[in-house]
Formats: sequence, structure tokens, C-alpha cells
Amino acid sequence: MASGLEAEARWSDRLREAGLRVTRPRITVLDLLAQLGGHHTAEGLNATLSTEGASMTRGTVYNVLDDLVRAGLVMQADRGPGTAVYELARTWHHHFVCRECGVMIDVECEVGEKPCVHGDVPGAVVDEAQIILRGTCASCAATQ
Amino acid sequence: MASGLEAEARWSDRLREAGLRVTRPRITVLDLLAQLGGHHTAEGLNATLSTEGASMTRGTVYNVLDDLVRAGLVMQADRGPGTAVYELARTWHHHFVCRECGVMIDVECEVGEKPCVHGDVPGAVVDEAQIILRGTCASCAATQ
DNA sequence: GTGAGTGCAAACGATTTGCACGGTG
DNA sequence: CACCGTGCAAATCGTTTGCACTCAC
Repeated sequence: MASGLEAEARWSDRLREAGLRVTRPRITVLDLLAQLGGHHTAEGLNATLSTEGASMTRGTVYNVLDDLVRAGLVMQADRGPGTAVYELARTWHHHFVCRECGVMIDVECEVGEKPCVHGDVPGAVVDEAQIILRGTCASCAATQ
Repeated sequence: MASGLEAEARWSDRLREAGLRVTRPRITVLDLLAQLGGHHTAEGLNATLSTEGASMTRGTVYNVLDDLVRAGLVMQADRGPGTAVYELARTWHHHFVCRECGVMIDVECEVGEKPCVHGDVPGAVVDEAQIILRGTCASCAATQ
């Protein structure tokens, strides 16, 4: 974490734009997600924060992530029942999940916008299409 | 539950084909899913079974559902972290989930087969594409 | 008879909640 | 200085697990 001030400068206006107050935990989580890249569970982030001396309560981690997801700064994806993963928001994409090892791999979306699939749901407003591909990843396929 | 014997006749060979033994809980769950239609949580099914005098243990409900999913007789879908729903297997389709009330609505798939979207995942074998549409359902949109 | 499947109860992990304190706007 | 957000701890929820017993094959 070499850039506390930089990080703050980078994220504070993003937060304010989203109508959220600028607080240490929110900056910290955003910065960590930016540094790590990829997908992470709330518990995993919490553990990493502990080792970096920037720890916060479990409750706060969940709170912050929830706020950030609602604000559109972070994306949430489900890897199965009881396992949500989070990542920094970026161009819209899908996920491939390996049935064997559970690894999650990004899959670029050819449309690049959230409702990239339109379903016939009478009267409903569809604002997002989340696609999860399942199968066997390259390394697991090689092992078998 | 007017058709215990009918139900058994209908499902027993489906189970045997799948390499599963024919047991009362499995028949009961399949029959219940067929009668109810739609999506149901494990807990919900368990509660319904209790009121019908056909109750089994929570553990057994999860066991049975897991077996049936693995056998391809039942489909599993996630409505969010920590909430799996189950429904009888039928032609492949997607789901719309309302952000407000959490209701899940089936969306027919124009392709009708599981890997209806192919992603670029080098070396991986994709055998299923699960699509979850999110937004606001008709009744929630009307309320607001 | 043998092993898969069940019943029961307890453990588990992820997430949520309630309340008092502190910092942001 | 008003309120949103945080810290802390306990509660809750969905799901999994271990072990003895029973039933399908």
C-alpha cells in the first residue's frame, strides 16, 4: 500500500459522485481491489486487510462492499450458493466458473454493456444480464 | 398428494436410468416439485413437506436435491449469495430476478440448449451458459 | 447380505443485525 | 452539529457433516 494519498485522490470524487461519503474503509477497499485485481470474497479481502494493518470489522467490509456495489463502483458475482465475489467495476464482462476447481475466469462481452441479452419479461425493466459459463477449465481438463 | 402410486410409477424408471436407487424421499421430492411447479428453496420444500405429513430431515432434503441435480432430473439456480432454488428439469431457459422483491421469473431461451452462449475461454470446455437477468419486475415497477 | 440412502443432531461458514461511538460534510 | 458510517459482538440463515440405522437391490 504505497499510495494512500494517491488512492484517496483517485477515489474520493468517484465516491462523492455516487453520493457516498469519503471514508477510510471505502478508500481502503477500493484501493485494495485495484491493487489485487481479479475476484475476491469478502472474507478474503478482510484477511488481506488484516495482514496489511488496515483491518476493519467483518461487518464493515460487508457494508462497504454492499455500498460500493450499489454505487456501481464494484461488481458482485456469485460463484455458487454462499460465495459472493467482488471486483472493481470495469467494462461489462461475463464469468466462467470451473466445476472442478471453482476458479473464475473473466470472459469479455462482445456487446460490452450490461443488458447484453434482452429477455421477454412482460412489464419488467431489465437493466442487467449476468452470464455465467460453466464447465472444465484448461488445467483441470489437462489433469484428467 | 393424490397420486402416490402414479408418482412412483412416473419417476422410478427416471431414477433408475440415472443410476439412483428408488427411495421414498426422492419420489416425494420429485412429485412435490412436479405439483408445485416453479422455483423453490430447499427450506421451502422442507416446510411444505412437513405440512403434508411427508416430512424428512433437512439434511435429507439437501442430499436428495443434490443427487437429483447431479442426475439431471432437477435444475439448480442461484438467486443471490446463500439462496439456491430448485425446479424440475425441462427445456433450458434463463431467469429474471427482481431486485426489489426477489421474485424469479422464467425467461425462455431462444436457443433452448445449455451452452447457448459461447465465450472465449482458452482451453476450457464450456458445457453450460446460465443467464440471470436483473431489474425491476412489473408489479414492483407499478408500486413505485 | 451389502452398501447406498436416510434420520437425527450438531457444526460450520457466510452474511446480517443492533447499538453506541466517531468522523464527514 | 447532525447524521452517515464504523466498530464490535452476537445472532441468524442456508448448508454441510458424522454416525448409526434401514431399506433397496
